[in-house]
Formats: sequence, structure tokens, C-alpha cells
Amino acid sequence: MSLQITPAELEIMKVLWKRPGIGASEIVDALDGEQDWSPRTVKTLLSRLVEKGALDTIADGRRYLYRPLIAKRDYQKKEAGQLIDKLFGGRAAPLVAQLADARGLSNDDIEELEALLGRLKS
Amino acid sequence: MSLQITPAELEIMKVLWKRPGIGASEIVDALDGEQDWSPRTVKTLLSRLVEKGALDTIADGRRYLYRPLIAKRDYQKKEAGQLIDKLFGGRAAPLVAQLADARGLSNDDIEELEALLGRLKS
DNA sequence: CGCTATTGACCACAACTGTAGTCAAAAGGT
DNA sequence: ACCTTTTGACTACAGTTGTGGTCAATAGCG
Repeated sequence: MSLQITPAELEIMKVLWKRPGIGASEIVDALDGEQDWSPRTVKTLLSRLVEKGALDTIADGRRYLYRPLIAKRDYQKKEAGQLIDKLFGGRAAPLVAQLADARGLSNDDIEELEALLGRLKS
Repeated sequence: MSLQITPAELEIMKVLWKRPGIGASEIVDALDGEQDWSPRTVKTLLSRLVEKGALDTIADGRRYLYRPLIAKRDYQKKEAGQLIDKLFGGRAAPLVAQLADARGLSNDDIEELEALLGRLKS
């Protein structure tokens, strides 16, 4: 079961990856300014994520606290892998080339990547 | 107008990026084995892509030939940029790190990336 | 103790997607 | 000159997604 998270749902996940174990109203607050959603909308997205198995609920009196069941890192990996499979023939290098072209890499990026490549070579 | 191409539509685009200017039946043939779609389905996807402005039609007797109006490269750039904005805080290096972790980079990948970084530094 | 605000459960509904059917015109075989 | 096949135009229809409403229980304020 491959657990499809939609873009709107992802916003919720991002809040919970940063602060796992908070309740719906805290999520609404955290989203304020970012997203312009009514609390109802946030609640619906939370229910769908629980239903999909992406979140866990912990009863806390009359409300739930929510916790991610998928690690951010795993989700990032899956998405990155899907993108290169879908569009870049499964190879990472062309993706990086496009990124460099599209928005430029900062010197920090370049150094970080060089360090990463150095580690991989050994 | 940001021109949303769905996954199914992308399959069509990929065929046309490889062989621009072919007609619906050639696309159906090209997809055979890849996708198990009825010719009707392919036709619908083509219409939607034309409607969205992603494809151009050229009359050829009683039928159309189709040509991409978006370059593959541009689409790749847009998607790659969206992914890093959405999930990687806008920075490419963490994405590459995840890719390396998720599926490993071949020696060829590593060399290609080093060459790319070398060019960028100058 | 009664009222208001919050919360989860359930419902609504339009747009978008995947997947294809119907129909009429035209093109080509015989 | 027909019949079959192909094609584009239009239509269908269920599932997903974005967005939010209703309702009943309950928790806390005054």
C-alpha cells in the first residue's frame, strides 16, 4: 500500500514532522499565515491522513493528538525516487543538472555536494 | 497559467517528446506494452492536453498530428524545482543526499556530478 | 448550573482524473 | 457505390481532492 499523500495533506504532514504529537487546533495555528484554511478543512485533512495510515492518533481527553507514521526522510526518498524514475530515466545526475540550470546552485550547495560525493567514492 | 500535466497525460507527452508530430494511432502503438489503454483513452488524454495548451495540432487530412508545446527540458526543470521547494526547503543538496541514500549513485553518476560541479565552480 | 466554544464524526459538492463509450463524418478496400 | 475502420467531438461516470458545512457531545467560563 503506497499511501498517496496529496499536496494539501502534505502541508499537514510538514507541520507534524516539525512538531509531532500536537492537536488539531495547534496545527491550525501553525498553518496560519501559510495556508488559509478553515479549521474544518484542516480537520478533514487530518481524518483522511489517519484513514490512510499516515498519521496515528493519541486520545487526549476529548481530542486527539496526531503523530506521523511515516518519517519525513522516507517520504522525501520516495518522492525523489519517483521523480527521477518518472522524468529522468532513473538517473540522478540529469536531475541535478536541471536543477543547477533552473535555479543555480549556491556555493554552499556546491561544497556540500562535493563533500557528499567524496564520501560516496570511498 | 501553470499548465498542470497529470501522470497519465505525461505518458503521452513522453511519447511525443521522443517523436514529435505523430498521430493518435502511432501514439497508441508506441504506448503498447507500456500502458494498457484503449485508443479512446489515448484520444481523451490528447484532447485534454490540446485544451490545456500542452500540445499543438497539425491537420493532416482527416486526422491530427500532435506536437509538444512545452519542451521536455522545461517540464523537467519545473518539476524538479517544485519538488525541492515542496520537500527540501528549496535546496538541491539534501535532495541529492536522499537520492544517494535511497538508491545509490553509480560511479558514472558520481563522475558526472563531479564534472558538473567543476564546471559550475568556474 | 446553563451557555458558548471546541472537537470529532459524518456529509456535501464541485473540479479534476482515469478510463472509456457513442456518434457522425470520412477514407479506403472490394 | 457500399461496408468497415479510423478519427475527432462529445458524453459518461466513478474515485480523488480541495474546501468547508452540520451535528451532537463535551469542557470550561461565568
